[in-house]
Amino acid sequence: MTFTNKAAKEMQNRVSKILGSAAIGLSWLGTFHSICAKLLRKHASAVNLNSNFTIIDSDDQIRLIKNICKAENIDVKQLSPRFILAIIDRWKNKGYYPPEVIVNKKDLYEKTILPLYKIYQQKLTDLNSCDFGDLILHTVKILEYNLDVREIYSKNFKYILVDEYQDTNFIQSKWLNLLSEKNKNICCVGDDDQSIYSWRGAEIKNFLEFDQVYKNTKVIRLEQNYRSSQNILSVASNLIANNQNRVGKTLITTMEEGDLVQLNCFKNGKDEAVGVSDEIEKKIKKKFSYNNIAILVRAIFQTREFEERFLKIGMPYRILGGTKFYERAEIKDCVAYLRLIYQERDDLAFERIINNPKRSIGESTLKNIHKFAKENNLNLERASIKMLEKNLIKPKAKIGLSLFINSLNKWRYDFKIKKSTHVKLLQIVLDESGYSAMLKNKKDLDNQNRLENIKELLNAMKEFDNLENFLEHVSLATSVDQEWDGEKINMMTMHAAKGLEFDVVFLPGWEEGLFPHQKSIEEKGQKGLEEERRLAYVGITRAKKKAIISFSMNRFYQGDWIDSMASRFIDELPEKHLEKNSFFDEEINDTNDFDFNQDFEIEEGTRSPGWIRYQKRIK
DNA sequence: ATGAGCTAGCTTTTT
DNA sequence: GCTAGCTCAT
Repeated sequence: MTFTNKAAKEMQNRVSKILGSAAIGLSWLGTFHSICAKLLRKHASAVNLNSNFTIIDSDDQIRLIKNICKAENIDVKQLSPRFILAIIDRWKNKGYYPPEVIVNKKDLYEKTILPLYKIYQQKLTDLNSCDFGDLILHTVKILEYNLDVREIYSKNFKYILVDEYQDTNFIQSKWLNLLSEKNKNICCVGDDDQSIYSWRGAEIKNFLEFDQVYKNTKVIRLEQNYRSSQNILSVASNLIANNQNRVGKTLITTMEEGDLVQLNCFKNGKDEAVGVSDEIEKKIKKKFSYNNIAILVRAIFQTREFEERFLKIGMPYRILGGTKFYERAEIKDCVAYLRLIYQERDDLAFERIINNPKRSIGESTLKNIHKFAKENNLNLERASIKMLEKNLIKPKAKIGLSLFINSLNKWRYDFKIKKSTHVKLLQIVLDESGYSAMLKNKKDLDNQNRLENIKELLNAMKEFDNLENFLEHVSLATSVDQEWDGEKINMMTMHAAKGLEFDVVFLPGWEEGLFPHQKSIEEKGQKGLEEERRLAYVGITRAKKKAIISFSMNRFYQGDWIDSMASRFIDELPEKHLEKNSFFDEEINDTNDFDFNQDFEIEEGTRSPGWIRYQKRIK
């Protein structure tokens, strides 16, 4: 069991290599979500779902919640759908179906949201859909309530191995607990200093209290590091030592001392990007391949500055994360067509494409269909058919709607009776729906790109045996499992870099507010800060040979120039393992060492010495 | 029904 | 700087 698809793939490869041809049946090696999805499809009826249920993404979740809020007269400006979903997700991670939620009476939000959760869950069942949380929650409930099912799986899984155990949440650990019930052979690997997913419900106590839950546990401490040089390890260890809440460990490495960790100061974000690219161009690239270089950031938007710079000088790069391929509008449209053909109860897909391309079916028509569907307990497609029969659709919309419904039937015929492959099916759909024509008619660069993306999608689909497998992949795929071929510099968030390693790691943007992130501290105080520090620890320890940390005094953010000051984490780095450079003002000095000397309390309004110097200079 | 034009709010991290 | 969501003219 792993957390990310990337890690799962890596493990598949390694295990296959060891087992050789015996590596068949690795189907139970995967992420929590993919394995649960597999189990759930087998036993879907136990939670009132069809085995062809749709897995919806956060976009669909938000649309669904918005619809519910509208119906329930809840102002989404007062109570944002994201917030509602966050609370619902929290409940799901704790293993509560709506009736099991115990509302904190003092919490006004929870009191309002619980009824919404109930409706939301009912809607999902009606749509024959699951959200991410359901994949695990439903599976656990099935195992809990159906002893026979539980018996089968807990008997058959003789050994269970789990990676990154520190990031499991309650429901995941519960699941493992049920699965390991019979054989009690469970091996979990983790590092409390690398727990960075508390915002997703991860509970470090699963890791810390493992030996209390599972009797006769053997604890094996792994303190030998095979990855990083001594200097890198010292910097990381010193930093993480500032956390109060940790088990504590002394890492030793077999690697040599290596280069000092670099700490660079820049004037602004642009300079920082230039500085990083210069460093790569002048020094790094001679010794290391691009694939072994990574730029790890706190928030994905930070990659933009680097992207611009790298495009300008023609340096190859890849960005892992951000807008994922399957999240692009045109791709989601294609997938929505396929989803609806595959599963007629998928109202969210229906809504997305009913008027895309334009079929003169507007808001009011859609509203009527919704109303009719609700009154007669039908899905949107069935409701439309009934309304057409009863002549309840306005003339103009009627033409478009009949066309749409007829097309759907034809496509299902192509798929089910004529057995067109899923690739062929999408080609037919794009052609006959007028979607391709719509893009071809508007000849700008954007649409050109969209067509290219669709071509890429068609290509990607070929790798899957059937529509079912493809749709499952789409819902569970994430950014990190895209292409890794070619020689390119890697850019991603530190979260996404978990479990990966590179020879050279750049860690830009170490500024107060950005890293540690303001929101994190605002929302979770000291705990949030410690998690940010663990994130920094994860970032640094991705490096094998060189780590280069940097910050800038000024940054363009959300359309404004913001003055910034060095991150408090920078004060926590041990001087003797550092090499400090200022690229602050090239005219005055280029490589002179500068003194941070930040032994002062950081409070609101205080500025770093660098910032103060900067202010003096510009005066 | 549709599209242009405007404004408010926003980005932390992801299966 | 970007976009979802709103208003207004057609």
